[in-house]
Amino acid sequence: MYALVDCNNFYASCERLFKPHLNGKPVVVLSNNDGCVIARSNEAKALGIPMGAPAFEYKELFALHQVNVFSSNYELYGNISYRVMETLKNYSPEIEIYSIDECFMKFNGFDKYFDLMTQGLEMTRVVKRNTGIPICIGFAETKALAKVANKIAKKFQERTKGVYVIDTEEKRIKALKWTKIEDVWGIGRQHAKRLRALNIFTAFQFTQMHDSWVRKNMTVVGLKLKHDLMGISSIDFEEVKPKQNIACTRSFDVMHNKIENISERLTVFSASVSQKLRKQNSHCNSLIVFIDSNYHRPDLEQHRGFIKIKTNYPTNSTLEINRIVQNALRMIYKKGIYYKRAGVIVEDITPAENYQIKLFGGENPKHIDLMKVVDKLNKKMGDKIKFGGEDLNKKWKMKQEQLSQCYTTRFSELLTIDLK
DNA sequence: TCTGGGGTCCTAGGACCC
DNA sequence: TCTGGGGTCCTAGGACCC
Repeated sequence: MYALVDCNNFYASCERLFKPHLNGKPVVVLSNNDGCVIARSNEAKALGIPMGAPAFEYKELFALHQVNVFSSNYELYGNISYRVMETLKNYSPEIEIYSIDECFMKFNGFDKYFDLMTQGLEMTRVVKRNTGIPICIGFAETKALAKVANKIAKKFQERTKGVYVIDTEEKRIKALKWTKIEDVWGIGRQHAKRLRALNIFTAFQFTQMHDSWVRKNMTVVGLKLKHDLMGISSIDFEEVKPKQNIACTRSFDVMHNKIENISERLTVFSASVSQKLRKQNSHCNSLIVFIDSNYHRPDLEQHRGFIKIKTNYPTNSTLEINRIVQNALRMIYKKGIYYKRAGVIVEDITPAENYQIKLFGGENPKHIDLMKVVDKLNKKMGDKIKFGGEDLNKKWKMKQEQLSQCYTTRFSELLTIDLK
């Protein structure tokens, strides 16, 4: 049996942890630059605030209903996530961390000796006690069915107490008939649209389709999903691998048309992806640079600059990567355009151990030592070392007007209690 | 004024080989 | 009139996830 454990309204729940007076009140968390809503408490959902809602459009509604608005605090969420996962590891050694707020677990053979419902309730209780985070759990024979079970646990929380087990054929069919096709894990907007056009409206109907149609129109991914929903386990745990590409992309708070401003941003992005490469002990062999105009402003001239470049040798040096990025920028930059977004993505990632000696020279060995020192200092002092192209005056600081404290990761931001 | 960011996997079709 | 056949590798783009 598989379990799918999912934290309820994770970011919103994290924000509530150290502000218990927010329990029962609407809470939303915004994306970078306080752009749009990316997490909502149940109360916020009930007010009709949709996922992805632009914050500025909902300002009045927020004020009217006294919605508690937060900027995203990934340092806090990352640490709380770690605590939740560590707690869960006590219940099964086989765990696949699927995202910041979700994991799959294997409970092979458990059902012979334990009642999974009891086990699930115990897990929700202890996670809540240890971390303060509410979770829901779905158990079933396959990963896709565990996802369905989890959705039921969440939807009928009062009845299920946050745990639902699909362990009979009858329950499986009932669950699949209840699940709308667009809510199935792995079926996105495009596939849902095509399926509905063929009068397929539920997960159950999907499992009744011909394999050949599914294979042809939804690739092997769709076929595996279908079998998984039928109870034939076809989607296994994914092993933990180093990242195959690493990105740093941002929207700007305001539009920029000067190349110097964009160049500065890209230097920062280069430093970020290079640092992440070094952290997983990898090199990249190609990289992508893009700059986009503002597509929300059709009245302005649009331009999407994009280029992919192969490096001369595998590298993770910020200096080398930024050199390539800056050259790339000059190739794709078009004068007179107002840019709103840019990014650097490194690809063709290879392990640093497998470094291939190139015929015509490779990384400047001085870079390797220099980067080691930079990483060490930044780790010790908190990202204080900057590169020459970065703006040291920090005038680019992200818009984060409602940022909460890093309660669990910084001594300077610990919760203080007034005992008077 | 204002609209997120970071990933994975699969496939068709082009380029190339003998 | 008439112009082979069988492969591999790579990549852009499309689908999906949170």
